[in-house]
Amino acid sequence: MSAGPTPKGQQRRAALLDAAERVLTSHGGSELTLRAVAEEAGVRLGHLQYYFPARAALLSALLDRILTTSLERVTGLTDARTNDVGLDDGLDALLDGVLSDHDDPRLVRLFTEAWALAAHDEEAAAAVRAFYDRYVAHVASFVRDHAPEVSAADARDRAEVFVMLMEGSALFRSGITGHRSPTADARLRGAARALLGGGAGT
Amino acid sequence: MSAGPTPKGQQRRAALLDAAERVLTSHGGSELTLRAVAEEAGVRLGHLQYYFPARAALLSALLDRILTTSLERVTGLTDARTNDVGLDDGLDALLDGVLSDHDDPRLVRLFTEAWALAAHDEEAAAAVRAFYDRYVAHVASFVRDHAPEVSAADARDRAEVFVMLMEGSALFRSGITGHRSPTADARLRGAARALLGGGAGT
DNA sequence: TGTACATCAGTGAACGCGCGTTCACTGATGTAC
DNA sequence: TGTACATCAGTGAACGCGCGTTCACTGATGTAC
Repeated sequence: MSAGPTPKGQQRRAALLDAAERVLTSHGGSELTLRAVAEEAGVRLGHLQYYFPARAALLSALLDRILTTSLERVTGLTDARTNDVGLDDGLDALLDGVLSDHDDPRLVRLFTEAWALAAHDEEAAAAVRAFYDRYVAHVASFVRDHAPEVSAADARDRAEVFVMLMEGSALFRSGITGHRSPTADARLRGAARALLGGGAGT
Repeated sequence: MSAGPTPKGQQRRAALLDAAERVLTSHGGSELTLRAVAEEAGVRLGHLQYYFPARAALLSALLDRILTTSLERVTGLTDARTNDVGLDDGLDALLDGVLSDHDDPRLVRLFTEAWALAAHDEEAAAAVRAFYDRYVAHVASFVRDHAPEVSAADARDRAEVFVMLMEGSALFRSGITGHRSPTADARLRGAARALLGGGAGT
């Protein structure tokens, strides 16, 4: 493995991925060149290649880190408050967390790039699908923790539509397709509550 | 203007955009090269440049055509049935139309590329925002045509959240973030009906 | 504690390639008189 | 109807550039004895 086991190596590697992330969010995937990343990180091109022997390795590591970080965030939002707060409070906390994450256009930009990449790179596509699979599963668990009477299949469907709604809203919040609006936020939250919080009604 | 007024010129131009669209959907934005488009269209590189003097002109024309076509589709779905069917039937037709469009992964791919492009190209960003502005406005008109008691502002909020839900669902239907599921479809339709069809309840 | 050596970290120059763009050119089509 | 000419449509070769990759190299750090 090129990363090596040393702490310094791990740290450098993370710093290079930080630089790549900054280049990606500020200039887009087509301008994510090894030279740009090296310059952003303050190292020479040859050194970047010491950690990531090929551009594909850098891209793959970057995507993995983005998805892992986001999944940990979701896990924290759905699991941490289980059983010690009511459904309404838990749902509000989940919505607050997801929506405030999506207020950062850089994060949303990372996801639009990931979607575009996944559309024509099978390895990236598998990673992205695995991420959403787990994302939906976590939200479904959250639903069943608070409403055990909902079937597993139904909880998953509700969770999936909830995630659809969140990803669509991210596009608007980030300014790509629209802009933030407090009154639309209220509608969004109402729809999310109806999906996750309501009884078994279709 | 490089397109010229002749019918043949218009036809050629459209054929070149068709080729560019095929390259974009099958290989992604980073591989949308002038040489690839020329080969796909069966013309020489120099000839492609006769119609689109720069790559940016091709990209811009392609994005315009994609958004214009999609908006016409939305217009057809929201306007055509106004006043001659009830709300439920009209809503069903709208949902059927949007969801069946999103069953074509190529169309969704065009949009993920457009979102990614908009994130770091101001001209593209303006075109994309204008598209969603009109998309939301059309859906809001649809709501008010069938439920005049809903205020303009509220109709717009409802429409915006509806569009969020549709764009999020497109990601799942296209296979990028998930897959189609009839039971999740039922939930999705239920949520859409609650948004557009229900009374004034928050 | 000191020396030898392997591995890790980082440099610098060069490569072949595909890219967008430029430009001079030829043939086809329309238009004026 | 015929001729001259401008414009439209399409070709082909060449350009400079930035790209990812390769590779030989040097210095720093750890490890064995």
